[in-house]
Amino acid sequence: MLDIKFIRENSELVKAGLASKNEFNKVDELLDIDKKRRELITKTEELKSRKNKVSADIAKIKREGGNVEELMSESRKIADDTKSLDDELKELQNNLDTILAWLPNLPHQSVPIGKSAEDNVESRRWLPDGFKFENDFKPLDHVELGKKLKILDFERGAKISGSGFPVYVGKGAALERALINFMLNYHIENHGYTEIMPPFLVNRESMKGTGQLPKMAEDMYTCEKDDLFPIPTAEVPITNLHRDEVLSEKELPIYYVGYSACFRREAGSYGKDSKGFLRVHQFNKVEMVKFVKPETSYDELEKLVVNAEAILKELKVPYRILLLCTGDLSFSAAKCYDIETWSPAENKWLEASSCSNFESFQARRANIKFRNDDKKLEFVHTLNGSGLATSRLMVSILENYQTPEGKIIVPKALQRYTGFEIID
RNA sequence: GGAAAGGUGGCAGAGUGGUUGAAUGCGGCGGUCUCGAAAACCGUUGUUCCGGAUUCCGGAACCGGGGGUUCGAAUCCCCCCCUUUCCGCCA
Repeated sequence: MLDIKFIRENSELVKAGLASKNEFNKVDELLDIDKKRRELITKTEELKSRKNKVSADIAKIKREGGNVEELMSESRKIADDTKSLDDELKELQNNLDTILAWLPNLPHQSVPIGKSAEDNVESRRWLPDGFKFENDFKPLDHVELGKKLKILDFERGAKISGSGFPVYVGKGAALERALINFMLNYHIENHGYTEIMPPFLVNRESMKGTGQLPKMAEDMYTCEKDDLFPIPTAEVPITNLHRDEVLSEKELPIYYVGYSACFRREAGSYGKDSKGFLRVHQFNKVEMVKFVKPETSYDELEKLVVNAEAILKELKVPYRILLLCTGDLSFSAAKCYDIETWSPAENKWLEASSCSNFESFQARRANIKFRNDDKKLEFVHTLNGSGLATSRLMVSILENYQTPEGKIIVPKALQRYTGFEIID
């Protein structure tokens, strides 16, 4: 959520920011409502102030045994007048809140202006020693490998749940489990994160807190009877851990890492890149979440990306880092880096991580504050990044580590977790 | 699913219609004492919004949420939500 005061005082800046995010501009309507709202507040509060005085007088005069009839009827009249104004005010407030809830975050100045993913800027790439984009043999894709080695079963997944619900079998399951454990341990041991194992269902407030609701309602699964939502990312429960809390300055920054299954409806995206793991309704992800002081959040973002990269370097998976342009930035993010890993069979880069700074956008929605040096309450900045999502990463691992015979060498970093070195 | 209890300030915990934004304790902050610290003592200490002023002043609202009664509600009534405990069921 953006601060209404900030919008009021920087309306041109806000308009420009929203436009760069391809966002329909409701700023003028918002400011108009805000103006009416404030006028009405002034009006009703004057009435209420008078009423409070009258009530106090009534109490006093009554104690002294005087007549209060006249005052009581005045108070009654004020109460009547206030009622309709209060209703009007409530409606304005609701309209204001609704617009604010739908308004995305503004891009940071350092974010390149652009319309779509094509305008994203590659900031760096890393390739393992001896890596070549051209293979000496024709690589099998991950679906073919999964089938041949009997480690992935997309067909039976479709039978028991629907398309986009992969089943991991045997060494495939073990590899998946190894990958999750490796990533968690790596962040805990080397990057100072505290592990969180969160609930996979959250309530409506949590979904609003991180910005999934109201805008992305179509993208998520729902449990209507209980008004709960299967999480699309562990970002939701972990960030909401501190919803409605005042954190002490001493405990910042807070670093959490957690594994969760992630559930996404992916409504409307059928047909495009939907083969195998490329687009699924359920996948596994290790997520890093940070709560930090505002002045440090952009340094923390860079560190977050480095933390995610470290995993890929350990796994020796080729990747590149993109700085997303304004038009490709998600609803809540002020700045975001995507990490893409290389798929030799698809012959393209696949998004395996997204690392974002939300500044105070989520903190304002979720009401997460800390007391600053001046003893004043201030919203924290929140960040999160995948560290990483296993599904797309698994594509890159399987395809990059395949032998000409169609076997898979287990990456060295994972071998102590799998207990085997080869899948054949 | 059944039954009971309860939701009050950073925390603990009083408060059943009229200076109660709320006793008391803890914590926090400032001070006295001290070489320093602890202890002790004194003082201070909520949030949000509106209006005006560059440390502030005035006003409004807030005791789980929403309605209602009343001149006046933390306090009375109704609805909802949540938590805890017990029973049942169950991995």
